[in-house]
Amino acid sequence: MKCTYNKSEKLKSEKLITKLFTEGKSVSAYPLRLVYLETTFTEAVSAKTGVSVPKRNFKKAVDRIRIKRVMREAYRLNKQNVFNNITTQFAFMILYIGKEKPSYNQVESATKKAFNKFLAKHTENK
RNA sequence: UAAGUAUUUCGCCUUAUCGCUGUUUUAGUAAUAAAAUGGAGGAAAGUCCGAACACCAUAGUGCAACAUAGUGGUUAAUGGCCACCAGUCGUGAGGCUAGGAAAAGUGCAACAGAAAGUAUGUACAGGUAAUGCUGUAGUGAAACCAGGUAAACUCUAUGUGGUGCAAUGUCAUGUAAACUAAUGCUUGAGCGUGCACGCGCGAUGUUAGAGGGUAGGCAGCUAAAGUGUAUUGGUAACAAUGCACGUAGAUAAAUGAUAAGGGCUUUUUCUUUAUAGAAAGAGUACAGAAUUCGGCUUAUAGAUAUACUUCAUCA
RNA sequence: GGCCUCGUAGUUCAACUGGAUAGAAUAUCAGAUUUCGGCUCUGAGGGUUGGAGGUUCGAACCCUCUCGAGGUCA
Repeated sequence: MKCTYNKSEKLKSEKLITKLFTEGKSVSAYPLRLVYLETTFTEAVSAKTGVSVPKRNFKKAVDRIRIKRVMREAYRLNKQNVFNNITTQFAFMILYIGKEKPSYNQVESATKKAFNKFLAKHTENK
């Protein structure tokens, strides 16, 4: 399987996002926060994921877009680890809660940490 | 050389690996896969002007409201741009200017001052038969009969119908033509985005409240008052003609990430008579399309070319 | 993407429509009172009226540009 992140894997439905934020659980690994919810899709993908950077902390569009690109990249390269350990379908939303512009390495390590926490919690519940 | 003034152009590059997205072709029932080929800016920004385009009477009359304001030109259009005149700032190259009307009318002018508009009188001097009759001083931004202020109301001239791609059309999904209050049913409530008239619509109505449902796809959506260049006309803005090019289309929102190398700028150290060379470090801006154009304004590391100026300095 | 509104001491508001040291409360600081602290009383500091430019004799107020904050729409 390849390290892709195309349209069908993006979280787009406004309904599902609302549901995710009201019913979903979260783990945080500074400067990231991962919100997740177990659900089902019509498409054959393991998860749908969205990324978000608040306008409150980053006023310039350039900064927001840059951080989102980095976050998507980190997710793309590290999602295999998650997919190999879950059986059902999930919706994810990754939020950037820091206030400083990050480097790629910081984001990548935080992403790994967040997903490890998520997997630990998930398997514990089972 | 230095310090400036005005304008022009550019605003990082290469390779490897892994990706995102539009279009086309091939394979496939389809999901999708493979290949080829496009994929941010000079300001994409602010939304300050002007248009295109769409809908509402293919847009009407009057009033109100708003905008503009030297003269001429330019343009699809403008409050933009160009030329000239005037004023003003600068030694100068040049910069800036909402730059019509105060004898149509209304208003405003604190403090100071005799007096700020229905005028009136202090000191000194002059003058007269006599008197603010005349000049100067003093107050103030403005003071002998007039002025100032219109980015105060106003007048004049010109212009503007309103709303905006979340317009608008269409397909799909779903619910509540229900509830409460007011008002109205041809003697007409209200709607058509300021008011009146007019025209059109109008009863399973309209307005308000509290709620229920959907919040997805497609079209609009990118070839355009287009860009580059040459010639001609014009002081110029700009126009005409020829040739070449065919130029992003996302929607929780693509155009990227990582690594290596190289540019450019600069600091320190070393070598060298010097030019220069080597090593190490730092920096490499402002900023991200969202219907599309023409302007304006604002942000911007660093580089770049042309023309010009100077009480400068040197030859 | 479009449209609209608002910026005054650290904070909450004034300043009567252009007129002179921009005022009040609260907070802060100092002094008095108290054995000490609080309450109370007295006094002081604190503002280039978000920023820049213009109109005017004079601008918080009028105009232009800009920065920031908030609201609204199918």
